[in-house]
Amino acid sequence: MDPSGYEHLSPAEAIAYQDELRQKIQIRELKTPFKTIAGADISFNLDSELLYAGIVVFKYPDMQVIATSTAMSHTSFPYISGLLAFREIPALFNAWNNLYVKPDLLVLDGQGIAHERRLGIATHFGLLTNVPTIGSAKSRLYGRYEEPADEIFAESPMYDKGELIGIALRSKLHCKPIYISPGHNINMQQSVDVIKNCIRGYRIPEPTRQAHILVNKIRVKNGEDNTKQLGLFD
DNA sequence: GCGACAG
DNA sequence: ATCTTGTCGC
Repeated sequence: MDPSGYEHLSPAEAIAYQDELRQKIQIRELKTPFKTIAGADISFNLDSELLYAGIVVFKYPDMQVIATSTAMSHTSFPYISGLLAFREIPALFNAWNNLYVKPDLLVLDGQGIAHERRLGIATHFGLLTNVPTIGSAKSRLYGRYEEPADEIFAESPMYDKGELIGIALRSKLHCKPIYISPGHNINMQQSVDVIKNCIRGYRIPEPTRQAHILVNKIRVKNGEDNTKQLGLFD
């Protein structure tokens, strides 16, 4: 199904679609050595249905920016815990299609398989585009875990009924952990290793951190343009 | 019924 | 998610 049709789905239909997609998830070792990695994020104004999506591609593991892409997209699908993908993926997909150089690996702001139906936004996007993805979330959605030690890169497994679905990672001392889980076409260990290599002094790994900065920049810039177009302050 | 709840 | 001043801790 094309993401442009997501906004017309009901929550029940979205859940049914997740149950369908679930059968195709591949959590496995990423064998092809990757030379590029990208981060994707969304930004929006609270009172608007316009979403700003952005992707930043880096050389890996040098982490030098080699490409960026942005897109603006409309959605009427509300934020519902567990159904984030249906709200954000249409915009992200546009940004993805605008990208000249596709990365070997993509990090998304949200969960991978650390989700009640194993279909966090990273897993969903990986299945859609067939690109290996990793979920890096700032807070927990699903799974039980013990607080990781306050030591750099301390890890704590996240479980659901005995199944390992993610890792709580202390990416920065004295800060809350981040929640890593494979999205699609990569395994748990590789996901955590890659994210560790992308931590550069901040709690948030560079791919997602830079994507966040980018989308906020274009959102604010676009807001200024709208102000002029609407003829305010005349 | 109560608490939890990615962005 | 976004807005937004101050404040606590390393």
